Amino acid sequence: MAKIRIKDIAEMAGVSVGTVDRVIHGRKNISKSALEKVQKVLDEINYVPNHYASALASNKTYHFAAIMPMHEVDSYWARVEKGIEEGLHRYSDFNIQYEIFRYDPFDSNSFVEQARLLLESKPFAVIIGPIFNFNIMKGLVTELEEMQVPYALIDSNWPEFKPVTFYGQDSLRSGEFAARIITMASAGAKKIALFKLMGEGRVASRQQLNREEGFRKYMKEHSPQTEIVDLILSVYDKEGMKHALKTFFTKNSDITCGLSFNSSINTIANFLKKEMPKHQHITLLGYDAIDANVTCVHDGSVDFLIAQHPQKQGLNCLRSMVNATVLHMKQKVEHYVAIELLTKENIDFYKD
Amino acid sequence: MAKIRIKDIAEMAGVSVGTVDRVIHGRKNISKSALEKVQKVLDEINYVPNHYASALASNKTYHFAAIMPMHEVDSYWARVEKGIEEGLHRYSDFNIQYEIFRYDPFDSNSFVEQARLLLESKPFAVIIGPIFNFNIMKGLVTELEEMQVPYALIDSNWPEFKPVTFYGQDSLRSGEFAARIITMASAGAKKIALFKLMGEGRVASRQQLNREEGFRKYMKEHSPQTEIVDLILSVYDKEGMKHALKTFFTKNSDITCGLSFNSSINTIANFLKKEMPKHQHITLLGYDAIDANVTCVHDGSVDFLIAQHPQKQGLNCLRSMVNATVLHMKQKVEHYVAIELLTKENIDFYKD
DNA sequence: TCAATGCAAAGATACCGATTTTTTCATTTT
DNA sequence: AAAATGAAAAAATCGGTATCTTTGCATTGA
Repeated sequence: MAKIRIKDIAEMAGVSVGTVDRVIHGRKNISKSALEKVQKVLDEINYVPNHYASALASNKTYHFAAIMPMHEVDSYWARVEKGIEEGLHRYSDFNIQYEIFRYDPFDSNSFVEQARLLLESKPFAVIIGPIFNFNIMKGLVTELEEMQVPYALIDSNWPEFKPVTFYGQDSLRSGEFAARIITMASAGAKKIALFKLMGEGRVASRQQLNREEGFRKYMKEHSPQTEIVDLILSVYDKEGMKHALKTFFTKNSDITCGLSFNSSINTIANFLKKEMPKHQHITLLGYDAIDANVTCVHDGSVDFLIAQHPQKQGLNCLRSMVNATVLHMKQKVEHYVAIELLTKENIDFYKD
Repeated sequence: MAKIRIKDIAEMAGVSVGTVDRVIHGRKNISKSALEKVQKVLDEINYVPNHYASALASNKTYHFAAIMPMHEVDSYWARVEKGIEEGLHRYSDFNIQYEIFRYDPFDSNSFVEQARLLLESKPFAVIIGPIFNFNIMKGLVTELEEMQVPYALIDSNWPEFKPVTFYGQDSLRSGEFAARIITMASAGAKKIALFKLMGEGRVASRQQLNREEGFRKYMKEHSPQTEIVDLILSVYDKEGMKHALKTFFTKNSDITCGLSFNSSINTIANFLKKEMPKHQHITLLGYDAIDANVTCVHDGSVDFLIAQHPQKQGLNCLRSMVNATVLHMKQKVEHYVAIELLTKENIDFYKD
């Protein structure tokens, strides 16, 4: 059974292809009789358009825009962006233009300002990164909905939003998972170190807070006797950090494991290798398969990483967007990203 | 900068579009001078064809074929096939026909016979599942290479083969990973039960053997004092199996953990729940996120599953094949599938 | 020597399946 | 009766592919 084309439908209904196109897309200037004739044929057959031919014929230029947190190289959001760019490259046959607006995730005004610029750029479709404040997010979403601009959400969604697609991660669950792995790995440990490395972002991201919440929840339920020892460090003050870590490990010489909810666990691992080589092995768990962390997993100084495929997320998000808006294909909306555990044994197979 | 079309190149080189097309595809009947003129332009610009327009214009029907092990519902290969079918659906805009040839994985003659039928069907491109015997596989591959038929490999590859794409898993590493997880989870256990459930396949698949090899290798290196207790069971003899398990757990009352290298760990979990409800918790690890296993992870009777995304593998393999042969896009050849650990905390995010 | 033939080279064009613009024709309206 | 309007057919187009046709040149035979 060969595929049915618009031309075939036109013949069956005894009208021209133009008329069929008008009916299919609900455009105006159709007589009731023509509409009925075409509709009858459409009801009988199962017409699936050739999406690629359709995109080719419409010969449009699409202006995509994204609004996303500012970032350093190789950070989470840098890699989401990289995935989006990979997707743009893959779909370069369609005429897609792309503009990105970056905001300071700790400054609502910055988001508002960038959102204004984004709207001024009259985008055809938008990808939105997370902002803590619901009302501010809501402001942008409402405007887009009014302008009938489709949007994709990465990382935060609310039931009242109607995105074309949503890619997110359940950071609470991810924290629980981290707790399970670390307790298992350090069987019977009485103390777990929780390293909080504060970098450029003066406060922890919502993701990090959720991970910690999930972690503490699991610990309370499954291992309430274990003591969680916090250590707050600033990456800016290298000497201060070194000193603080030395003091910490001397004071807590019975510590056998630790974790961090952002990508900076390699800092701890490298400190231990360099400054305290004779210290007993400390089981470390961290987040994100950035190069510095992967190196530490290979040499055994970090035991576990939890990865959430930011680049794949970016790529998939863009692909969903293209499929939905350029190719008019139906899409699944909610996509929860896998929480993956990486160790020396399987990390080589993790490709973002 | 708008995209450069064949028409633009023709104008620049002062020839017709037909000539440009001939040069690009290395067809015959081109004069040296025309070739030089076009080549000069091509060297200067970076021409990227519109792959979708190309596929549309060539208006071909593609006969894809696959040769794969016979299987029961929901088994590994059933899900690979499901992924392939999902891919076919996704690419239904291209005129792709599909035929599958299933062989008995324990009977080389069956493979040879199906391969013959496959070759007789004059396929445009082929997806090949694994067969233990290299020479038999080699026979098919050689014939395909002679006929210039592109092929994709799933699961087994050899350096001398030149597939369009390869999707595989490192089962040895996967076994090592299993060993690490189970030793960690059952800290200090002196015995580990290794359940070998033999089903329809009278012998274990190569994958299973490799997993076991990796497992034993890790145990020898990292925990040589741990005893590995094998228990061979046949799924056909339900009563016999029940009896054997009862005897086993009574005799080895100090066993606290066990694993299986195929998808049947749920059998053990369900036995323990039903027949020995008062027995202390036994940490179980198994393979493949089939429904029966996922249920056991949810209720806590199975602690870990190692998953390898068969459906995704099938889908990606088909996608690579379509991209390479129908759309003439460059593809990465080697794809090693991620080894993923599933627990109660993250299994809900695992979608094949 | 020159028309007839053959053949390679390259231009012109129809086509893929859709969209979009233009043209045609039948009704209304003024 | 001329102008305006609406519906639907016809045709051009998107970026390539493939076929058909024409062109130019070398070879052949009268």
